Amino acid sequence: MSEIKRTGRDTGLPDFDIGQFLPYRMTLAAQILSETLSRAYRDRFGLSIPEWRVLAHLATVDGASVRDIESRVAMEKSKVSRAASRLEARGLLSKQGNPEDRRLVHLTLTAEGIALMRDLLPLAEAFQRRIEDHLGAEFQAFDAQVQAIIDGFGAKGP
Amino acid sequence: MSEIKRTGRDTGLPDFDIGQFLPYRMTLAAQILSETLSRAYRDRFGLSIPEWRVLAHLATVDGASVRDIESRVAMEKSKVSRAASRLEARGLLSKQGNPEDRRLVHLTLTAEGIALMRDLLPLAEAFQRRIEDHLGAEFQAFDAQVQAIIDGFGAKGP
DNA sequence: CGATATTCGTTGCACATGCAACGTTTTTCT
DNA sequence: AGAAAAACGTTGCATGTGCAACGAATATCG
Repeated sequence: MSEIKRTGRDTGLPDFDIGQFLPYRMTLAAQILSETLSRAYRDRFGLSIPEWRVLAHLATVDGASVRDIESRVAMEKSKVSRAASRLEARGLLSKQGNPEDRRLVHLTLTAEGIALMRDLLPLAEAFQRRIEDHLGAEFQAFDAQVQAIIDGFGAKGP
Repeated sequence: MSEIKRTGRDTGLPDFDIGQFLPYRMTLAAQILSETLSRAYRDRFGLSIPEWRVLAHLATVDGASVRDIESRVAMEKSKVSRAASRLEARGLLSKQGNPEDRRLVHLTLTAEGIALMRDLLPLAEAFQRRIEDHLGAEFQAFDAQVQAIIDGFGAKGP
């Protein structure tokens, strides 16, 4: 379907089609999924993706430090910090000092934050099911391959 | 392996693990691949990802407009425009007005740009093979699933 | 116990990004 | 043909981002 029109002059370069290049394809697929979701988050809840990720993690493990979230959801600590500040300003979470280790900031969902997530999470779960349905029986295998990429290239290779 | 510690208070929210959420996992996998490559591009050639994409497309179809590239490599036209300007400043491509339609800008690799791509493309191809080897026999199926996501969610669904 | 190193979270800064607006050129419509 | 609409590429502006530096707090070591 996506044939390559080789219209230009001949450069003598090896054949290369970025549309068949896996890193590009993965980025594109991820971007398509994220943008679909992102639009919903923004339109209905006024949330950015970093904000959503922070809330999502707190929904699972309520009570976490910035560092916890940084390692869990693959975001730089400065990104987490700023997202948390915006969420605090909106009253969705609260920051408290941790008395046992006063370097840590303890993040907790407020009642309002919990209420928002009660509306938001079903949406996310529905989207996950929609993808699973779309991919059909091979979904499990696909997911395993995604994991293989994460495991295989996350740590530095030789 | 990645069990979820449910340490915090109970919020009554549905169970949700962002680590199992496919949009997040796809983004993470794509990010890992891109960052590995991106580091190589930057360290050895001083290229950003947008710049690399523009060059990659021109390596395939030498001679293209900004709009062509925008639709081919999934980048906004402003992003393409700025990347092209930087590449022109470095002498890797040249911009010429198109005499047939003077709204268009005709982008072409310079000799220097071609030489750079002659060094760069084998690196990209090697990386692609490395991923294919890593994923093994199921790679074809995996790639088809990636395509299914691109096709299925790219156009707006109901 | 005291000095040094490390961890945590925030912030300043330079830079990349998306979006809208713009001037120019071409296409479409009456 | 002439007017209105659309397409193309660039740029201004507000905002998001990564990185390094920082102050505060804790851990480690002699």
